[in-house]
Amino acid sequence: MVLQALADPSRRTVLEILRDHPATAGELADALPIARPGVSRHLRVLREAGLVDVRAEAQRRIYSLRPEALVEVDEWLEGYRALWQNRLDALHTEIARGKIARREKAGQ
Amino acid sequence: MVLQALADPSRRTVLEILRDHPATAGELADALPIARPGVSRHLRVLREAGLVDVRAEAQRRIYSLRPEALVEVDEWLEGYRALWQNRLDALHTEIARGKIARREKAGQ
DNA sequence: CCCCAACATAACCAACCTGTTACGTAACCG
DNA sequence: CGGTTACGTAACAGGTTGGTTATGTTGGGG
Repeated sequence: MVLQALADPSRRTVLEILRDHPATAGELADALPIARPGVSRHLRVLREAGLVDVRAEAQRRIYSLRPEALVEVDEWLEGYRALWQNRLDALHTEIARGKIARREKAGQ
Repeated sequence: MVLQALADPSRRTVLEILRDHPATAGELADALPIARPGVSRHLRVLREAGLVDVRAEAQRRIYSLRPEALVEVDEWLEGYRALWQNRLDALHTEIARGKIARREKAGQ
């Protein structure tokens, strides 16, 4: 569900704003190139994914980031992290060892 | 684009299989509850996102994971990792404090 | 050779976004 | 109070998605 929520750029923008400070729905809407009701629904998706919190303050709704929800993504990534790190290590080794030789060969 | 590709469960299953070993399109299709052409298109999405590689071997297409593409996700997460770690630290502190209190209580 | 196996692409369809405008509602403000 | 502000939800339009069946295409094996 979280990865699904993160797939949309508008929603990622919202998270980026909330990373710096909580904001009202109106402030978030002003920061996005879409109309208010669209933002409202994005906020609902984020809320249902556990990525944001809402708190009512008079007629304002103050949204704030709930970064713990991202742990799920981090844990998913964990199962792959070793792999790309190995690959990058291998690449670096490869570069260090053969870059010049291969370049000369390829350049013929 | 990568996050978009990761949003679909079938595609995540494909990645999970490829994490262990490369596989042909047919093997991947057998592992999924959907028909072959659907898998073909998922594979295309994954390829376009840079998440998998294909290599032709006779009439087989051998797909393999390209974990470097996940670095992008990791880097995106990086901007949030500190936040949830702080939150978790606070939680742990809280727990540790509560534990002590409870221990003292129990010890009375 | 011919045919089958392994795959991709095409064409199609239902379902689901993502945006819109229109409307409803709760709380403050004059 | 009555209006306005700050939202949310409803209803709707379109494009995209995720699945399907049908139709190539390419390479190998009998």
